[in-house]
Amino acid sequence: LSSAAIIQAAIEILDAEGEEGLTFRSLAGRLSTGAGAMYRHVANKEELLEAAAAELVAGVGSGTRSLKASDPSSLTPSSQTPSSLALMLEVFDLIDDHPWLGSQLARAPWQPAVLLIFEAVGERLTTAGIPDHHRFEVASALVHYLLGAAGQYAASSRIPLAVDRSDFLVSLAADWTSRAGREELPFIHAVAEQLADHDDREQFAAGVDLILAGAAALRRT
Amino acid sequence: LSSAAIIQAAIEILDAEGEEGLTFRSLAGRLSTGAGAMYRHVANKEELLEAAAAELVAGVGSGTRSLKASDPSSLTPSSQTPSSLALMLEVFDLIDDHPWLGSQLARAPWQPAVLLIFEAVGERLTTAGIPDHHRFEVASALVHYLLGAAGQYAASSRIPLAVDRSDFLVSLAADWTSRAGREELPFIHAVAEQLADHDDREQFAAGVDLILAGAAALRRT
DNA sequence: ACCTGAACACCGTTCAAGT
DNA sequence: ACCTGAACACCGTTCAAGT
Repeated sequence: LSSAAIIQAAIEILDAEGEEGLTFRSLAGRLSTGAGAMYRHVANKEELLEAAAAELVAGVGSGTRSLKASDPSSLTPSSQTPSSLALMLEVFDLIDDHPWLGSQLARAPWQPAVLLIFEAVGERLTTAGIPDHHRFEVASALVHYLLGAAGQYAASSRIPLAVDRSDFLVSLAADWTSRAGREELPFIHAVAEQLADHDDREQFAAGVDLILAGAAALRRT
Repeated sequence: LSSAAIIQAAIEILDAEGEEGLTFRSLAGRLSTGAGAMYRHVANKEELLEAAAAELVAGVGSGTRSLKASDPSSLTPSSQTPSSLALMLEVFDLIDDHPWLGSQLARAPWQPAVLLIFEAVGERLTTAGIPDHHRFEVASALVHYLLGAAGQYAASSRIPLAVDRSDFLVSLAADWTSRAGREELPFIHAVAEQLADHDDREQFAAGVDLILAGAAALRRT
């Protein structure tokens, strides 16, 4: 029984059963030990979750993580450091694989996992030629955007798998329609179709592009 | 005892004691009733929190809410609808006044409060001349950014008031320094000073400007 | 019909008792 | 020194019993 073994078991439970599946009792069961035994190695549940998140995030941006085949950035050889966009997508995919990570990152700003992401993003900006005095603000914007999107997508993934995702969104849109007429929620009505059709990952990438385009505009001033 | 009275009492407890102060027992105490009485009027705690959030967000963007004196957008007469930036700052200030709102908004993407914000942001973009086919993507980016920043600032506000905020950040930065040398976290070291000095609200506004500048760049293509 | 509050099925965390 | 697991102090939620 060690700190590393506990964190590993926690990640397995979180991946298999989600956030609510992880309790000190379920953890004790998996490790065939007593419920209180873990407190010798981790201070409390918050620290355990932070450590689990940091464990997953540790490899990000170092080129050791394999990229999805669909990733447009896979043109970048893995021996090179990825661009800011590729890095952001790497974290996005990580959250897609481990939805609980999205909630966890959004929960506490100063946890190690968030700092690691902030560092990795900031370094890409240095390479990308963003001037020194704007790097902090651009990195903050990118990380805040990432955490916001992550929290939303993580929550969306809690939609029961039985219901079709686009069905869900369409019926949600229909719900709004009945709750409020077109006069009350004109914008949502106008984009309801896009809401049902859109691809989360593409939309995420589009948002990153927006921020990077804004940063490029900054550079010209 | 009514649904509205319960939501009102919940907001008061949340404002006074924070998220962990709100329990069905504390709520029952304030309303001088039994712990189970509320279940006639609200389905469960999740719904109660969503309703409390929606209640606060309801007035946003309608010009009924007073702007902070320090708000640069206060040049806009309150009889006019505020710009996208002014609207975003309005929500930011709301979260600043009710930190629990930040966590709550970040928690569930399809809750009424988030939809209201999405609608309000989207409408401002229509006025701002963002072309139809980009409005959805820009609104999503702005809302995701807002929710990410909101979650972070809300969590930051949980830092005990006894410790000075900039002291906290400096000591945090010092902590990183000792945990990892300059070679390991070069970017964080480079911006540590800005981290301690920066104003949350200004940084938030800068991020919004970045996204809007990106949107303006989009418009030109 | 609505409220009451004890009871149920959980939590995270602690700590005497064991090895 | 480390593990065990009952016990403690909570939760959200339910439901028989009251009015």
